Amino acid sequence: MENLPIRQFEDKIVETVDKNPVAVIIGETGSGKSTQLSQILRKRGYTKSGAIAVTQPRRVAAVSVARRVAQELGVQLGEEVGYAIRFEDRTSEKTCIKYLTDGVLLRESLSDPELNQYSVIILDEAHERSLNTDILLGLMKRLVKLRASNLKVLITSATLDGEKVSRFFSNCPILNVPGKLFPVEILHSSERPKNYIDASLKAAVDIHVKEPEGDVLIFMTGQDDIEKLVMKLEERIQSLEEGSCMDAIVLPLHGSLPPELQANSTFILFLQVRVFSRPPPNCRRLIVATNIAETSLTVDGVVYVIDSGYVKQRQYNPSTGMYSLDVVQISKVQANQRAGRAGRTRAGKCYRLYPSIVYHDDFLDATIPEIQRSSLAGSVLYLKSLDLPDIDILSFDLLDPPSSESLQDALKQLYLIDAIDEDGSITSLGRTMAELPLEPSLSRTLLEANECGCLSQALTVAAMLSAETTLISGRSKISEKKRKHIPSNLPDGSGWGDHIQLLQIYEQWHQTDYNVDWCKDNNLQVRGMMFVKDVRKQLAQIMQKSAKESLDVRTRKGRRESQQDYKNLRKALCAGYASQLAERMIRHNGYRTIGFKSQLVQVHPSSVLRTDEEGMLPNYVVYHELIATTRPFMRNVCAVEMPWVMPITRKLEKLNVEKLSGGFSEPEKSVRVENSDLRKENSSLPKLPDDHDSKIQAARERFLARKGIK
DNA sequence: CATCCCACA
Repeated sequence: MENLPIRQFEDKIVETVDKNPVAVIIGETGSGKSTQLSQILRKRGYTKSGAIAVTQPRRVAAVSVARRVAQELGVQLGEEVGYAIRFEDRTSEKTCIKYLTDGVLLRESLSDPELNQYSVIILDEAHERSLNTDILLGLMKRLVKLRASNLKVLITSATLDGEKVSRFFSNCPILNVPGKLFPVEILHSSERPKNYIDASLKAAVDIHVKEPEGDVLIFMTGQDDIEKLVMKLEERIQSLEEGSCMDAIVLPLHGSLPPELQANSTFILFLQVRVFSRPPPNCRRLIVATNIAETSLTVDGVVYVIDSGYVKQRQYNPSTGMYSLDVVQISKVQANQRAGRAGRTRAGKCYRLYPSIVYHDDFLDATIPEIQRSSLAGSVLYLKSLDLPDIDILSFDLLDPPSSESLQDALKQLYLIDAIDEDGSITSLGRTMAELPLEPSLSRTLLEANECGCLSQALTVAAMLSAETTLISGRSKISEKKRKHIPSNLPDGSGWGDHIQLLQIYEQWHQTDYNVDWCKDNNLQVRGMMFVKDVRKQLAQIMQKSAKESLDVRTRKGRRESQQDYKNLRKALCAGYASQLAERMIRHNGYRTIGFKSQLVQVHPSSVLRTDEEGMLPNYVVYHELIATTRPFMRNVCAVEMPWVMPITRKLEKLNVEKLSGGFSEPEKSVRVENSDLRKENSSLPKLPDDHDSKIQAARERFLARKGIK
């Protein structure tokens, strides 16, 4: 550990920290900043007046770095050195170096806004610009003024534009610490390929045939492209002449692979190499990965990187409330991060499938931060609940402020679910909601469910939705076919929709005493279901804490839910999803969204929502998410009743965004949207005439009058 | 009838 580059800068670092409340430390991969900085400051006495907090964007990083530091200091993990991540707090009163995810630090500052237990706060990996890190940066700016005498803040990152952060913190000093990366030779293509899968294939085979040993890492945009390239690579390598080159194995690497296949890829390697009956040193790995290999996973032994220059990115459009998943060009920071993956073990090469002029002229300097690509309802509610007397929430000082459009969207959502009043002040309901680690819509659902007497069911639904992506097992081609042959035994939501189905699934699992094999039989990821169980327990505890009387949060066993239970639950969901409502077209099963700029949308084909005897879907639904793929879809849909919708539409009519944002929205003050070109307008959708809404409403009333309103 | 990049409380 003494030979890590950062150790030579020890005196300089300590001197800078002594003299300044904030400092930026730029340290490349291998500089040792994550493990050494905390130890250096501890040695120099900074833990006498409080603990040192080091935040990480990811759980695994927080755990592994803490483990490493405990080992280096020769102490038991959880004593002097510990970590805190969701569901797991391994710290004690003795802990003076604490690694935590930035989400956990945000939660801590909810109960102690001044974070008085810490003498030093280090925000690590700030260049990744996660939503939570950005909010922490804003909070730190305020905190260093408030606690000028007894708090030190360090912002550390790899390739971050240090000048920008320094300017944000009134020109604080920047220290550069060299990394331990080996040189990487960058090779650009002369032009952009027409087909980047084929170009990657050619580049990979060229390397394999011509270059000395060393693994190859290929960056693709998604699972589909990865599977295609893996197949083509295997074909080509099979056809290579025997003995003309070393053996190779091709490995896919993406998020929806079961974790046991991901984390321990050497294990698969071992199995496959045995099948090849060749000794490992003479075998090259070709790893075809998404951007998971950019930061989250490091693969040792990579010497060659092939970079397509693209990435799949999720963005939120605040005017329509719709998410889209787009393939976009990477930024310069990302391109360099990818190249750096070739220089971890020895000098490497990076093949960029684009000309250097594209890199210089077309690529953005840095990736658009998450805070400018997401819905901000949760973050705005969080900041409002902090009650910072000296801070106006809408001009809250952030490194890259979101657009005023995005802030107004957040306020509108919060108003519709009663988290803030018409002046934009947080309500007592809103305060309770902010305590829950959920999206505001689901927090609101829980509170309403508590009133409706269906809290237990709502807890289950909220927990299931929190784990949604990790629930279903990887969709391999084989299991896809199997699923069509064997009809699923899972419940169908009784026709009411996907939320009810999620409830029924969990209840069935509960009936089996949380049986692991039951999950496997039903193609549900065991880890995902265990996560749901943990989340549910945590939510129940928080609800119980904020309630005066004792709440019934138990999952009922051996008792089937009645239609009345479902009705209560649907009613609670309607209150929570007040800003995520849609109304069916009169003649067909398409919907239009209410509240946002009206969008024509459809129920996602994977939904279990059923039609009535006339083949029609419910008049009104709430949805968990709008996502534009091939078309705009509502995902996770639940039927609601018109009487529940009426108060919401009345509230929408009263809505005054100016008032909500406290006069913030004068046009000259609004922040320019830098990434507007990335947002897809749904120009393919027909334009609605101005009087469309009233026409629809009149027609609907006539229609319902004929049918007889229930 | 359609498939989603990566994280986090």
